[in-house]
Amino acid sequence: MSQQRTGPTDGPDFPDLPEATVARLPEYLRALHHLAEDGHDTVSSEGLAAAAGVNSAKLRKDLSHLGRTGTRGVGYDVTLLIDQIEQVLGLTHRRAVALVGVGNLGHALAGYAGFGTRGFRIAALFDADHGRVGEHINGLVVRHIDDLPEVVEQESISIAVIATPAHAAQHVADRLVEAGVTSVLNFAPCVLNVPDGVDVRKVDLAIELQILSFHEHRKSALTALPAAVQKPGRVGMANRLGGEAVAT
Amino acid sequence: MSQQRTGPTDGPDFPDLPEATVARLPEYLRALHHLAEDGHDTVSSEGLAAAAGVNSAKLRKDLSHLGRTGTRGVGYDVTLLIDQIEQVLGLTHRRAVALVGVGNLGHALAGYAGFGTRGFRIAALFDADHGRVGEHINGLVVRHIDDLPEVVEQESISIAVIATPAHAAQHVADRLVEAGVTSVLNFAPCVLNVPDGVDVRKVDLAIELQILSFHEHRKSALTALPAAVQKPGRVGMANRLGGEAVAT
DNA sequence: CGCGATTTGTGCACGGCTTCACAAGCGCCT
DNA sequence: AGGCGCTTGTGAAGCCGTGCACAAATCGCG
Repeated sequence: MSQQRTGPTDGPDFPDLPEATVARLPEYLRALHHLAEDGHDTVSSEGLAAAAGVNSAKLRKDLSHLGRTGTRGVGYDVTLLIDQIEQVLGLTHRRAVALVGVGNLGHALAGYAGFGTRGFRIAALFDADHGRVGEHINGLVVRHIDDLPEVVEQESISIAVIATPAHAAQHVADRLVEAGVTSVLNFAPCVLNVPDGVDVRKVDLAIELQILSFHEHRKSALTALPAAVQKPGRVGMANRLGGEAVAT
Repeated sequence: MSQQRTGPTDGPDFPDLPEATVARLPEYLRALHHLAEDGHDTVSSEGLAAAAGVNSAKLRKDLSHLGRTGTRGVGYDVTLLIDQIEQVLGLTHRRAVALVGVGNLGHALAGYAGFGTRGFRIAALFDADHGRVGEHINGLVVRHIDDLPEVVEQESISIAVIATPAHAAQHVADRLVEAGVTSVLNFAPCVLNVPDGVDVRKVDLAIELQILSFHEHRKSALTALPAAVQKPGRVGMANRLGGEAVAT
C-alpha cells in the first residue's frame, strides 16, 4: 500500500472507459505512432480505423470517450491524440515491470525490445532456481525470488510478468501480491487466484492455437458438406444489408 | 413445455458455437486434464467452473452447446467431456504448425513444450535470414522462407505462427496464405490483412501490459483522493457511480 | 461572407453474451 | 419403492458492444 507520488500535472481525471475500448486504445496508439513516423500530422477516423483494423464508427465512439479529440471536417491531430491516449493509459512515465521466471520464454521476454519502446522498462528479473540467479541477461542480473519485496519496493514495481511453469505460477503470484504488485500478466497455462484489487491478464499460446484449430476444423467440415460452399467467404457477419463484394 | 426454441433448424452438426464459448473451451479442456491427473472421474459444473475461473452457469451453457454431456445429480464425466471438447476443437489428431521467424521470441516458441502436449506439433521452422537457415533448434532445422510452399504441402500445414519483426509480418502472411495456410497466430505488433477465409489471431505483449497500465493508473487515481475532484465536470456521458456528492 | 465538401460525434436499434433463478432429471438412501 | 437432495439444462431479463445513419461542426474557396 505504498502511496505512489501523485504528480501535480497528471491528475486523476478521466472517465471510466468501457473495457472493450480500453483494449483497443493500445492498438490505436501503435497505429498513430506509425502514422507519425510517416509524417502524417492529421488522420481521419477512416484512415486510423483502417490502420488499426477496426470499424471507423467504433473508433470514433472509442475516441469520443476521451473527450473532444477530433476536428470535424479535418480529422484527428496525430500527436495530440497520441498524448491523450498515453495519458489515459497511464503511459506518461515509463512503468517498471518485474519478470519472474527466466526459462525458455522468460529469456525471450527479457530480450524483447517491444517493451522498452512502448512505455515499459523491465526493472528486474527473478527466478526460483539458484542455478540461474546471478546470470546476466540483457544488462540485468537475475535475482532470487526471495528478494521480491525488497526490489519491488525499491523500484516501485506495480506490474509483473509470470513466465514460470504452471505449477509454480500460483505460488509466485501469491508472493508478488504480497510484495505489493497489483497487476500481473500471466504466461503460465493456469488460473491464478488473486485478491480483489489485483488485475490479471492471461496469455496462453496453446489456447490461441486451439481456437484456431476449431476454425480449421469447421472450415474443413464445411468443404465436405453441402454443395456450393467452395466460396471462401462466409466468415464475417458484418455485412447484413450491403451485399458488398470483396474487391481484389 | 413447448417453449420457443431457436426456430430455424439450420444446424447440420454443431457448426455454430458462440465465439465466446469457443474461446473458453480450451480453458475447460486444460482444467479437465488437470482434474483427470488428480484422479477425478466426475466433476460438477461448480467445480469445473472454479478450476477454469468462470461462472458455473456460463460453463453449463457453454457445455450445453455440445449436446447432452452431463448427468443431473452427478456432474460431468471427465474423460468423456475431454473427448467431446477435443473433438469439437478438432484436436483428434496432432495438427502440424509452422513457425516463421526464429529470432528471440521464435526460439522460445520453438522450445515451448506446451505446444506438443496440447495437440500441436511444430513441423517446420522458417526464417528469411540465410544466416539462420540450417540452424538446428529442438531437433528441427531452420529452412528458408522460400521453401514454404513445398513444406506446407508436404507436412499438411494449415496453421502458422508469425514471430517476425513487425515490418516483415505482412509479407510473411501473404506468402503463408499463398502457400495454403488458413490460420495464423501473429505475435508481431501490427495488423495483418488477409483474404476472407483466413483466420488471424493476434498476441501483443505490449498491448497486454498497456491494458494493465490503464488499470494501474485508474487504481492509483482512486487511492489518491477520495474526494475533491478538482476538474470541473466535463464528463461526457452518464456517470452512474455517483461521485457527484462532493460538497465543499 | 456564405456555401459546399468533408468529417466528427452520437442517437438508436440490434444482436450477442452473461447472469439469475428454477424446473426437470438422476441417483442414493431409507 | 418412493421420496429427497443434488446437479444439470435453460427460459428470461438485463447489459454491453457494434454498426448504421445522420445532424452538427469546421475548413477552404469563390
